[in-house]
Amino acid sequence: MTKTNREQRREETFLEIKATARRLMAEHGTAGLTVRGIAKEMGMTPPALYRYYDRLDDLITALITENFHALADALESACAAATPGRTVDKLMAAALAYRRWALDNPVDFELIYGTPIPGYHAPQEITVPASARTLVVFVGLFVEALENRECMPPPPYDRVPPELRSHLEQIMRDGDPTGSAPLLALYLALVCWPQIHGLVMLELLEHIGPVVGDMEFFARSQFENMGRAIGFTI
Amino acid sequence: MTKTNREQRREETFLEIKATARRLMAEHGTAGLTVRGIAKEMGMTPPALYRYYDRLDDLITALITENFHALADALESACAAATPGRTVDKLMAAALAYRRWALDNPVDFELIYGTPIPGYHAPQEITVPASARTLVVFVGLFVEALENRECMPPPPYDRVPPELRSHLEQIMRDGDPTGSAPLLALYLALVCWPQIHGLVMLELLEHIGPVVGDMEFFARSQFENMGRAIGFTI
DNA sequence: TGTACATCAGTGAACGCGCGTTCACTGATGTAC
DNA sequence: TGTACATCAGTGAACGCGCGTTCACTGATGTAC
Repeated sequence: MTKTNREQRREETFLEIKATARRLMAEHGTAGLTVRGIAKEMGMTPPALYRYYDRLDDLITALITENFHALADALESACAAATPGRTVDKLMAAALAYRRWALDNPVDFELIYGTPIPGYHAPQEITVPASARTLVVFVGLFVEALENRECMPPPPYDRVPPELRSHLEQIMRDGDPTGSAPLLALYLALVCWPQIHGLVMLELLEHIGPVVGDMEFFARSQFENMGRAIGFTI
Repeated sequence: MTKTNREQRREETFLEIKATARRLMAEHGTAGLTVRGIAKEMGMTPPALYRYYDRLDDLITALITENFHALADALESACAAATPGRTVDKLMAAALAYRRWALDNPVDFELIYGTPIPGYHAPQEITVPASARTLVVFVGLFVEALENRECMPPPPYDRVPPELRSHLEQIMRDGDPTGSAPLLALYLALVCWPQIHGLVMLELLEHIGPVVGDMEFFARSQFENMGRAIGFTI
């Protein structure tokens, strides 16, 4: 079942549209994401794009899901590159990769974690699973660390607060039918993620960098403190 | 020096413009902030607004600075309402007030801490001092807590990392010529703020709430854990 | 107190702009016999 | 292999829209004598 030229060119055009959209957004912010702008940049007329996406919103949705996946891929690659068996190194690598990806792809990060584009409404059934992958990476790390006894959480991180228990169990059941992963791993991921995210978000929008000075160092040390707090030996 | 009717009505119109802008933004997001929209809502013609603001950007700047002040005021009020002498209660109150203000005024919060409005560029000399007030509240709390020995930070929070020292000293000198506040207070504020901010930002944009379930409880317990980590007794 | 003048809030028309999207079409690519 | 037909990527013109901002103006409010 070999592809016709037409099919092949169609795929390439899909890629080119998305790449152009990204480039325009990188240059002009999310406001750069316009049908006419992309068409112009590609040397096409605007209506031509409607052969590929029925509405501008569909293109935005495609970009958002791709961004979520790209971020999660970056985290996974960073983990994979860390010393095997040293889960704490993987956690640090993942946290630093989260920051790195955001700083290297600021508009892509804003597109998924910033204020939504005016008028755009994400189709949750498409967007949410992609979004979840980030958290899943962290949960995976904690599952591994807890199993291997690399992470020995001191109170209050040694158990899931009863107030959250049933809801987290529900989430675990929905995401992973075997339910084998320890609930505590999910809880610890939920403890760490906002800390990483907050630092990155404040740095990205330039609210904290000017005060701190050396953000690279500060982020690294904060991530290490976070790791220690939940029971890693660093 | 009594005000003429004209002066009085002018002041009222300024207030009405900002209130209308806020209402439109609350309804339609930051995209609701348009000269024409505000004018229509106020029963005026668009050019009339140029008697009050030379450019739309000036109105945005006014709203942003007011929002920063409103948030800082909310934090200060919350602190003032806490038990005197219990600085840890003030810190918890401030953290919860940060969350509360964001949830109660989502668009106002997005305006100051979210992705900037496309095409708008903030005049830093106006925006930054207002922005700084939030951090200043937290610094003040830590100054008080350290002085009173209410906060006894364990390592690694017991001293400012040497890598940040000189820059933080500079910041302190610029902000407060007497330089009386301990540097550690600023450092601890910089440790706490991103943690609070990250949780609030993820909740506000609905990335974490659905997973956690009871965000109210989770936020409170995370803030307490944060307080304990840096040496408060809760 | 009354009048002439100055100030200035607000109007109405218009500017040029870029936006998403539609529609009937052309002409190249691919398919069936 | 050659021809008739079907598919479909892309065009060009147009739609209605809302935007920020300008300009010359009107008419009410305030001031000076």
